[in-house]
Amino acid sequence: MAATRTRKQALTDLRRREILAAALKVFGKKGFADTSVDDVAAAAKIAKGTLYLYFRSKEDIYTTALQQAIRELHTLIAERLAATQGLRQKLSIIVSTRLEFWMDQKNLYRLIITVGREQKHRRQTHETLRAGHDSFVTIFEEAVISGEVKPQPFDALAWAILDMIRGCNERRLDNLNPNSPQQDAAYITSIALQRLGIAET
Amino acid sequence: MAATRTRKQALTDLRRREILAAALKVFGKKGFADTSVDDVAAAAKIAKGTLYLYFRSKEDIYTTALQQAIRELHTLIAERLAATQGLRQKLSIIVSTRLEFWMDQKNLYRLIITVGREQKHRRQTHETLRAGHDSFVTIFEEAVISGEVKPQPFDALAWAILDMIRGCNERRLDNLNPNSPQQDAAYITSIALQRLGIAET
Amino acid sequence: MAATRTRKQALTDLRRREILAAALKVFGKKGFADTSVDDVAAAAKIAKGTLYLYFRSKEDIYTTALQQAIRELHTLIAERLAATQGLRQKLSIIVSTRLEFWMDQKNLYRLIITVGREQKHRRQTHETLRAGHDSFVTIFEEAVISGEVKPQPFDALAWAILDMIRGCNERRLDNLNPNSPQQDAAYITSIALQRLGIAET
Amino acid sequence: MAATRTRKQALTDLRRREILAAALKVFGKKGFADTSVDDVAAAAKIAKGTLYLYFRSKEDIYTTALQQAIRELHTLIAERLAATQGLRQKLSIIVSTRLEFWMDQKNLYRLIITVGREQKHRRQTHETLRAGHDSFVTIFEEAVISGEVKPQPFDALAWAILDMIRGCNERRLDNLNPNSPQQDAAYITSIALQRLGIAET
DNA sequence: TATGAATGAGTTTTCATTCAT
DNA sequence: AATGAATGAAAACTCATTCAT
Repeated sequence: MAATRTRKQALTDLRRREILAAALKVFGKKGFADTSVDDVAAAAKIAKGTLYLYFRSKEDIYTTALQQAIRELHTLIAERLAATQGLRQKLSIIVSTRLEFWMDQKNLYRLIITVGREQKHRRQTHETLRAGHDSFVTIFEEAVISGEVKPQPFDALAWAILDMIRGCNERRLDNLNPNSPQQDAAYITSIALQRLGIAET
Repeated sequence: MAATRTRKQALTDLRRREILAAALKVFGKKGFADTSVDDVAAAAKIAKGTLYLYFRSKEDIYTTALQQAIRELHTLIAERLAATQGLRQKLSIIVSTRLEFWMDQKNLYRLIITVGREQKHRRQTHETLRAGHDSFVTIFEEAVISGEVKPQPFDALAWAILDMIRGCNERRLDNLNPNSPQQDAAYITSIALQRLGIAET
Repeated sequence: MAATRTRKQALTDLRRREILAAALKVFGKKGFADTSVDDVAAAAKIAKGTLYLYFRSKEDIYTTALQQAIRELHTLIAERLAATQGLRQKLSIIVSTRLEFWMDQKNLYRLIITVGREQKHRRQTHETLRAGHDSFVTIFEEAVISGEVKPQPFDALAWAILDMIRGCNERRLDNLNPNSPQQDAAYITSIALQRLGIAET
Repeated sequence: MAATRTRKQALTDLRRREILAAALKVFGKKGFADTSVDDVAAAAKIAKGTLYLYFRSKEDIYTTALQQAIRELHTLIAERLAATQGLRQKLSIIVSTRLEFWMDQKNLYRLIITVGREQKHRRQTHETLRAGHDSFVTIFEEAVISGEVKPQPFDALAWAILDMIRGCNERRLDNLNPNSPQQDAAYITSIALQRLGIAET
């Protein structure tokens, strides 16, 4: 019985994933508001009604995609961070992961920077941003404890790093950014380290 | 005759300004997409039809507000820059103006960061960003000529400054930024100067 | 006092005529429904409000133009008929007048064949048509009395003549009719006389 | 699969027909311009949105009805003409078909004589008229070949016949025509034959 | 008398969601 | 589970008419 449950669940998850992928493709192309549920269904090659078996609403598609991606991103960062020592390396990994990750999720990223900024998603967006900010502050504070950097306010720097990452990501979306994620990461990390008073190698 | 012309024009301009102000208020509150033309008219305390005497479409309200604001911003920067000498001061003025300006235009700023990022406004947004970017590169290159800084690539830094300014502005919108525009300006300028290899005073 | 009255009246009439002329021009070009009151006012070079000083409504412009034209047509026919003797000549005059008249009133004619056929103008249109029909029957009956034609039913022929006149007029509107009104008149009259059993000269 | 296709198609066609019928009823009653899409939907007892599943626009309803009817009329005439010999009979059949047909399509006919005469439908209307005209000229020319009538210009007569048919049809719409289509046909045919120089039987 | 800014009811059309099959 | 026809609320926009100046 439990097995059946699980198998069914798995199937449902698969279907949701397929629909999500198709939805993000069209949302990315035309924007959330300008994409109809018909468009999404057509892209996913299912009937409109079927879509509602897997998602409560058009908005739900967005929300789900966002949460899923954020979770994946955090997992990815955590994994890569696991075997890492030292501020320099940790910082480099977080920054580059945050740059590389979205390169494979351009459509979703496009969604986030539009829909995510609407008033009704304020709270959700804030939480996400705050989490990103905190992760930087955390590794800075760990570096203080380990004696790598002097105690100092980290708030502004953490936000600045996020801002620069975001800028690079957005410009890459529209082909305004000729650099690779790795190059961007190197630049941003370098600024951060300089600010923290750590000489570059 | 010319006077009449002018008076009428002035009245129309005033009306447009009033409507714009009201529109931005509601757009800011509920977002562009979620605000109906009825809402705007109600906020401006005029009939829906009247609105269309002053703006061609809902979109036109956004476009007009944006262009007007950008023009004002550029004028303001130009004015303040007129009597300024030296990279340090110039940089400081541009950054702080770009921070202060939007503090008084929060509603419009909110619009820009949502509507402006939609696919259909890509081009317009790019031009605006590019102009901002170029203004920074220009003062850097002037500083090279005057011998204040060594020749170096300025592209990445210019974008980084814009990114940080934007981040501060957006956070201020949602009360996530406790600093004053002046404090933000000081921080961003300081990072930039450090990067350019100029010791702080 | 009476003089003033009259002078004022005359002025008003002149104004109405001017507006009517302008209105018919635009109505003819775009059709009644697709022409806005703004268009009419612009064509008449007056303000929209002024128009309502001379006409109760957009519809009133149409109605007035129609009635005026019909009155003129009837007057014209009556005048030309006054000095005429004999069925052949009378018929010829009515037919050709009804063909020539509208050639100078193409715009109004265009209006009549669209607006006039709408359900709400049914009655008015019927009366006009009936009057036209009756005028033919009358001269036929006079011809019976004068012994020019044998007694017979005239109803169908009267309608047929009107139908043919209308057809020629409408086709001329759209340049589908290469003939002159006189040629058309000759043809129609000839058919009618043949039908009445009168050999052509 | 093909069967399913066909069944679905058939259902859609049925629905379209139902809506068309309802639409023509209200259009006929109030006129095209004065009928709202709401009215049509109400008459068809469907939701407004449903209407747009079957027709692209309000105008599309008119266009579709018109084209369908014209096609039916031509088919009908062609069928009846198939087993017919001789000018007299052919003429009689075309005329009476053109009279009888619209008696069952009064509402559509009402539409055509208003909407069809608007400037924007000029071309479409002309083509239809021209086709009618040509069909008469064709049978006249066939009659020349068979020796039934002498060579002569047929243009004016063809138009005249169409004009008379139209007049009878329109008058019947408004109960101004007490005759039956057959009586009208007899009269019109008789005039035509007389004009062509063929003695009546 | 003349103006034209203001009105708001009315229009067509769209589209997220439901539900009978 | 899957479908897609049907829904109807809501949207943007128009325009004949009014009325304060």
